[in-house]
Amino acid sequence: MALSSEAIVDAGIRILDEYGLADVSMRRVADALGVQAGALYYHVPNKQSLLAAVSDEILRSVEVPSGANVAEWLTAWAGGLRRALLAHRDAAELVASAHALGLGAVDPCEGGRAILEARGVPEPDATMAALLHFVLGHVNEEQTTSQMVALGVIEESAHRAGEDHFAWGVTLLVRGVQTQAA
Amino acid sequence: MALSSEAIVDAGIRILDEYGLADVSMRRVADALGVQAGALYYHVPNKQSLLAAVSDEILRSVEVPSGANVAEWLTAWAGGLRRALLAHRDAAELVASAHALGLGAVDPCEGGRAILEARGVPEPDATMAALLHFVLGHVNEEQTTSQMVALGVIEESAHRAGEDHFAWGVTLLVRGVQTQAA
DNA sequence: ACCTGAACACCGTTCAAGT
DNA sequence: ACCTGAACACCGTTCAAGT
Repeated sequence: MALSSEAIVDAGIRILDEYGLADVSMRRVADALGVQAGALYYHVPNKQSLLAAVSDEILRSVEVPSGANVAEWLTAWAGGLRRALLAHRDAAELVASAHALGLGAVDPCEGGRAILEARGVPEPDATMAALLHFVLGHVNEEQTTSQMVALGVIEESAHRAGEDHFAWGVTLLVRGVQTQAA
Repeated sequence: MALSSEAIVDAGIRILDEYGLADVSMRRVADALGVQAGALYYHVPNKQSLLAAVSDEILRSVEVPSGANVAEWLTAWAGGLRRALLAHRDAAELVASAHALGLGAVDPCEGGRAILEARGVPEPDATMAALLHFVLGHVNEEQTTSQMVALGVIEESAHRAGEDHFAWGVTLLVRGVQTQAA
């Protein structure tokens, strides 16, 4: 079977899930495909773009909510994004850095911006960006602390607060969207 | 002059400011101090704790607002944190990862939690965490795009939207804090 | 106590050479 | 067209040996 960028991205996701982001190296991916590291550069320009492709793959798995009102839609979107990120080890860190660097073809805020604009909500761009930053930052912390718990470095009590804190942050932002300016 | 953990952290900050987080390696820090890389391990346990110490140093430079009401205090705090981060290259990424990993002795949310609790605002912990995640995520994006602008990869227009988007995100969260639950 | 020198096990990336 | 082999310039960390 010949090498392809799809196969390379798939191997990257497998290594990400099993060993974490730090172990997704060009050499490890090449090993998993039974090939020399240099061979990857025939199908992928560099490591950054490989990671961006993995990030895109994860973002494609986010379910688009079929929302009634804006508040419910945003809440469902944030929850769906969180679930998609929690499905892959270190996904929040990976997606956050790929997004900050402007790499990645998939824009997770696209649908949300359109809905906010259609309902006449002000600043759809900045609003979705704020929600995205909160979700990525929160899930990143969730994923690193859950790894600490797995390693026995931290107690599990700190871990359980994660879901409640997430819901509260989403509530604050959604309330802000619903509230008129003073 | 003998080596010390303070001198090592200072050298780390200088390299961070001049060359960015990717160039803060144990070997580069050692070079800047005219010493072998292995010598650092006599004063610092590993690279992670060195980066955490640099993160702490940056967080210590955040000015504590002398706020009137809660909304003004939170807005001033977010702005002050942003300014402190913008003062050092890649600071948001550095502080975010140090914070997510639970390293670092300085807790940037400490003062805010106390104030929220004193005013009877619910969920001070989750509220400050939400604000912190937004600020770190936003400034991280600001700093990476400003580097893209410096490299000529991106146009400057995208950069100028940063400050407005930041103010809007803070507004949403502060409105959420002020609004009663439904 | 504090630092050097050298090693170990890795990196990302490039590129002539093979098929 | 696609991949190997080998190299280049790096990493973090350890540790005997020196002073």
